[in-house]
Amino acid sequence: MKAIADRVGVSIKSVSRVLNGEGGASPETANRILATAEEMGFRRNELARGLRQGSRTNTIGLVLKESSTRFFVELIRGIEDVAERHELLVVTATSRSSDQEKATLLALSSRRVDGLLIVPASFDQAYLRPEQAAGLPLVFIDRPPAGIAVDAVLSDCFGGGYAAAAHLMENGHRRIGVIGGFASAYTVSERLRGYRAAFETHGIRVDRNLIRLDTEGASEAEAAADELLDLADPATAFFTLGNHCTVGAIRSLRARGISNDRALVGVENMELADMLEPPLTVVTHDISDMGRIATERLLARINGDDSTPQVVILPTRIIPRGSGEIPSAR
Amino acid sequence: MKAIADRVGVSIKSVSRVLNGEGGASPETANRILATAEEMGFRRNELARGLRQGSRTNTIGLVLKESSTRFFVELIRGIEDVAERHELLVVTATSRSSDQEKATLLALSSRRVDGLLIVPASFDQAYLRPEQAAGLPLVFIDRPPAGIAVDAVLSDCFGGGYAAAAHLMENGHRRIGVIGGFASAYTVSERLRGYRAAFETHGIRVDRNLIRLDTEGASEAEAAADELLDLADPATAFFTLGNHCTVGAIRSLRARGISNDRALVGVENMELADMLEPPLTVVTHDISDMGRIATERLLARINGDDSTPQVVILPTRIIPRGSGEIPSAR
DNA sequence: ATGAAAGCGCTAACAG
DNA sequence: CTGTTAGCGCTTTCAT
Repeated sequence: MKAIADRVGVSIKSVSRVLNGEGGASPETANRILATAEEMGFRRNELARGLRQGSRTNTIGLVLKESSTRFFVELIRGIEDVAERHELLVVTATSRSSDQEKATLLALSSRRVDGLLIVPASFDQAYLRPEQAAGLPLVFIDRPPAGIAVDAVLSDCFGGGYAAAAHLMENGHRRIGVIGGFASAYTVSERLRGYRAAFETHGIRVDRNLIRLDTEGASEAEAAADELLDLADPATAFFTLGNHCTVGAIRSLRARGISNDRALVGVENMELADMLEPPLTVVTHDISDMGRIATERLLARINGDDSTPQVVILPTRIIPRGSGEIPSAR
Repeated sequence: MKAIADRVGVSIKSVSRVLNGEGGASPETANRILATAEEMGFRRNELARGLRQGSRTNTIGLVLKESSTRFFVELIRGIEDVAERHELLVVTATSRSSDQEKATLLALSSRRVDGLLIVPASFDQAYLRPEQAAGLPLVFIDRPPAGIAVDAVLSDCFGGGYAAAAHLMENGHRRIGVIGGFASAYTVSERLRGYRAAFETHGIRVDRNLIRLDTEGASEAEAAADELLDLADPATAFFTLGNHCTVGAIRSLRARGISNDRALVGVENMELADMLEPPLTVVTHDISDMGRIATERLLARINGDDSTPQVVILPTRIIPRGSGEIPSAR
């Protein structure tokens, strides 16, 4: 701005005024300033501006673990829907591990984003207390916070697990194998809880031999599926609690040529899921909505809402496409 | 820092020194400062720091259009690989339109990222000249810059198009339908050029009735595939230039029950592509590598490299999985 | 309608 | 080993 002021021959304050559209400048001066700014390719230094304005940056951060691609894209879509209307920049930073998640969050906090949306991968976010104490608004997405009380927007994984199991039971299944990832993850444990609840409701005992958790990667999941199919009293259906589990189960069924003889319900939509043979039945929810709602919550906080933190739980639904409607052979 | 200095009873400069590990402080003072900082949950204000240090933020920006999910995730992986080693924060901002792309880029520029990685969707980036003139390093990914001379890391779409067509010809195909998106997109036009070159090499005339571009969305692509199958002299194979085109082609073939009678080669990997029936053959390249190389280029620029802008072109390769190896019936 | 001065939180440069 | 001063580029406040 200094440079522009010098060139035009006015004070730096006049430049600031014009460039911010504050008014109170003669049209003539204003035009000269605007023209010169344009010509010089001026970009206001938002660092300085933010600093002066109490470290407000008109930027919100999104932190999540690089993983489910579909989730990623749909979530961002929802967030941008809202942020765009409020002229906020959304910056996304990914993490790969819990340690990195922490580092990434602190990096964004240091850069003074106005608020943070977090899809946590770590199991304790107590380290965020200072940010919270400093008044940085935080909203968790998809998984609840631990070690700290903040807003969260989740999906009804319990209900999803219940619905998936009940759906399979309706098609005659009693031996429903479960393949999941990290057992202590919220989404996994809740879905499993829902699965168990469905069995209870139907007066069927859960056979814990049918539950295989902590699989990492598709090949481990495939091995788990193989085991479940090789039991003396084998699984007639699968409920897979993560994309890599779904892929593993499909591979296992494929290899045996029994894709059309065993039922399969996955979670979350995947690209091409409806192009499989049989098309994949999933239990899912509207991820973009989750992003929108979380962002609106965050904006409310940024604008001073200091009510008690709340948890919003969004409904899940089954999308029957074929694989989940295969009846039990027995 | 002021608050810490007051609490500990030292000067603000000592705090700065300790917190930055500059050395030159008694262990005793240092410890007290560190302890107090910890206790107060201090986070250095990177806005102020950046401002003082000539607007250096240790942050690089990535701007791309929300679209291909797989691309998204793999690219970020490569970028983070490099950025992490250099302790840079990578912030990703997505855009939906050319206008928004511009706004997003300028928003990041104003926030003084140290460099920008760009997967451009717009067709002219001349508006970035001021950033370039101001010394902001820019590296384009996947598509070449227009209206500005900067580094770019691309994939060999021409070679990919050539390879796809040649591969199909090896399996006896002469009637190879092409379904593509926006015809003026670099990736589309280059792949098409490669396709034409393959025909020329093989001494076959290209039938322009077999080329359907500018499809938007899977249903338009499906309609295009239908048309190609309904020609008097119909297509015996498809080469699809984008994910939505691939999906459209698959749907069309499915609906007619001829998935195993017509060959199909897509571009870029998709989740579950190997689980389809038949598994999808694609021509692709290492997207993470593209991210890594681009980021290294950007870092070199950030560190002062001012050589002539260069374009790096990465090789593509065919991944034969089945759908592309179906022979021509004729 | 315009400008001067102060200061946001930090670090560079220089003293002691 | 520690402190003082100045200033990054902008906005706020108060004058004019």
